[in-house]
Amino acid sequence: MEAARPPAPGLGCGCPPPHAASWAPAAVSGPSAQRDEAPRLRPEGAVPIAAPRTGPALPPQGPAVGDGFAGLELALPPEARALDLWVPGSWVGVAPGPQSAHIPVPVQRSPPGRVRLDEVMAATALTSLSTSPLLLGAPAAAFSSEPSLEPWPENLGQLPDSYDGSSNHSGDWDLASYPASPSTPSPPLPLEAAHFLFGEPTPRKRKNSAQVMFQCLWKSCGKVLSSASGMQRHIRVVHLGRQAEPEQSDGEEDFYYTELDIGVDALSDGLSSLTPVSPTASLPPVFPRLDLPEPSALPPTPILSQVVSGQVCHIHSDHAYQGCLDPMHLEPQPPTVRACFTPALPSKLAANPRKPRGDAKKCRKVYGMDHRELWCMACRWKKACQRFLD
DNA sequence: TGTGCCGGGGC
DNA sequence: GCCCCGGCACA
Repeated sequence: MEAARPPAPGLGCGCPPPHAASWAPAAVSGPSAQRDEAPRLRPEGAVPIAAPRTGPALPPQGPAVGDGFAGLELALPPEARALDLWVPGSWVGVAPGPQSAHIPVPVQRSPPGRVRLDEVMAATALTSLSTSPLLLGAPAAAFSSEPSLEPWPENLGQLPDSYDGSSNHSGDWDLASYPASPSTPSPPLPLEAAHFLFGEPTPRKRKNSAQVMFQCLWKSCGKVLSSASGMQRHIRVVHLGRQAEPEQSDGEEDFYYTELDIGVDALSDGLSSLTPVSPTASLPPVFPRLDLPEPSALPPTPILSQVVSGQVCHIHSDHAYQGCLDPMHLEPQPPTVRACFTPALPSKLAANPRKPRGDAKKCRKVYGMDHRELWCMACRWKKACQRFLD
């Protein structure tokens, strides 16, 4: 009778223990898992972090955020970069560091017949890069075919300065100057930091089996382009009703597009996206610029690119960052991870249906098992004693 | 491990 | 409703 009975659920909420699925190291497969989630969670409720300052352009969904600069700045704690690891764009393209590794990749993997497209992409990326002040100063080694983990310590070192929050860095926006690139919707990737956060060995660069495309997230659009710059141009012209040339942009622009991995790893990435990710495991222990009441989980969020004064910066509309923004303009979208994670903590405290055991002796104690006939009916029935009430 | 008793089932 | 018991939490 007693054999092999599954453990009782106990007082829990039915959710797996917090350390189980959502916290299991295996579940949190590190940066790779996170970065691969992003593109697959279609940001239906993409919340822009910054609203266009001048134009009528509004985000395709969700309310606009009033203070774009504040949002942007806040959206860029160093941790943000680590969180961006899951963004495919961070591995692709043009951003220094890990991203740079992608540029030669197409050439390496592409058969002669496909070189053209890849070359176009690479050229586009490089062209976009050429406009980035920071990238102009980036070491050429970053564009070497081999990854990219090494050439960027200095950039990593710049992070704290960029996020000390002491100023908005007017005119020289750190976000823009940071190894983000115009052609990738993701901020730079301090891989070392991410690896440190995740306690994992440095992952290899993005699998070159994936072809990255860019899909417009504006409503009823879904246009897919092969280059971020092209996507930005598309959004600027089609959705924002602006001139095609970014130079003519008079201020900030929001670009809502995401990256799509088209490759053999797409399927596995999609599966990995189902893996819940522990919020705290993803969040860095220190959030200098954020004093959120509760650190949001890190669901993959749509990629948001913003052009500020001609410089394109890519950020995530991550909830963690949104917490720094005006809550009135934000749509908190509790990640599904939290749905189970959050209640797990107080369940032990809140769920205590049983009243505390009284000190009074009960029939069992008073009369003993041998005189069960003397027990009250409740005690006989294994109910709360009615004779020796507490 | 013993105790109190909740929850549920059989009648 | 009465009676019983599995099973859990607590001391």
